[in-house]
Amino acid sequence: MKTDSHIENLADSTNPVVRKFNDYLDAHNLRKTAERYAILDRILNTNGHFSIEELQQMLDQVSGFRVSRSTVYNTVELLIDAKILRRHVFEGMQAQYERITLPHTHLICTVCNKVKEVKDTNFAAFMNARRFNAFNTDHYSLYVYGVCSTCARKSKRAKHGIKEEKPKRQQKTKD
Amino acid sequence: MKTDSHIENLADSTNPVVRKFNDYLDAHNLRKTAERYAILDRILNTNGHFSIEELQQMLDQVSGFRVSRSTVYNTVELLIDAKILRRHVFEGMQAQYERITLPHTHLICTVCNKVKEVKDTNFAAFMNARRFNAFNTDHYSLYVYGVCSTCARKSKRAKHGIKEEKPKRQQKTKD
DNA sequence: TTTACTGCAAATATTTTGCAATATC
DNA sequence: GATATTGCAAAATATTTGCAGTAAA
Repeated sequence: MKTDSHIENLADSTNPVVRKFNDYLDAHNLRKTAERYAILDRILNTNGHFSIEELQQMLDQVSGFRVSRSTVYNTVELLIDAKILRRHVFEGMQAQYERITLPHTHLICTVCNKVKEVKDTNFAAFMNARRFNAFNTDHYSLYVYGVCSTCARKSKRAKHGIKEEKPKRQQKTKD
Repeated sequence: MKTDSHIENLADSTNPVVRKFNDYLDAHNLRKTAERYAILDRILNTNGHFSIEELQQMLDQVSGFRVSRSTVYNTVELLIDAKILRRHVFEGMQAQYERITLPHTHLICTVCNKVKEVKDTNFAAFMNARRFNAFNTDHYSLYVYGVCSTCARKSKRAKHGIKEEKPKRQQKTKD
């Protein structure tokens, strides 16, 4: 194991999410590697959504911990299985990951591709009460597509002469 | 144009969806090709979800109309833009397409990967009334993940000795 | 006749896998 | 010491693109 006191401390953390991951690893006879905790640590310190690409970059540049792509994929898979992470695939974008927190609705701007989370108590209450016939619900995702206010404003301006292009698929950002 | 009376008739159809596509093509100065109508025709005669792969196979085997992969992708893109088709990416599966009809909820079984659509009047009413601050909603998707009754039954049996494997990613079905 | 479309093959992008070296338990 | 994990490179999968020939308008 690469020696990194910060990471080593993490594995002993009282942070409930870290405990959850510990338990998950124990229960599945998986090993507590520095890479896995470095990845969890980064995720715990990140708000909102990120792609695999971005996660690896953040690890490298923010955490200063270089992890191979395969390991990022591998660990993300574990975190999903451990119900710590969730994977979302929004229209026109590559897969996005986010930490599982309180249920929330995703607003996805189809112009700029920005994703915003909104708390939605009414919807959560609605879903809590909702039962589907012969189906045992585990979790759910509500994706709402539309145009955010920023893009609406820009498009209004565009009508007066300034053009704006809709981004195509996300570009690869390789080192 | 390949001569195919069925397809040619389609372009003149009174079917509102075909009209919609006609209008879309006209409005964007796009051409009315046999391939495009063959694809639309197949979609109109298919219920539920399908992947690009499956669409191409159905075209080949059911419609008897061979279309290149690029053209399938291209046309599907147009149909999405024309608001005739919708693309869904459910957890653990390749992209699925379906014709836009009435809003419905998707129940996705995380064991067998089967997707079921359910009408949900209450939810539709809820969403119709729902406004998000500074966001202009175009459409939305609700994905509910869980275990379907068939898989629940199988898993109960498994506890008594019969094992069942969760399918990994969808296998490519190349000719 | 002009220009959009198709099919092919090659290029990209994304994710998975085999394997040797290494670290965890 | 036994074996799970890592990183790398290669393979598999999924999607896009360039281009020459073809067809729609």
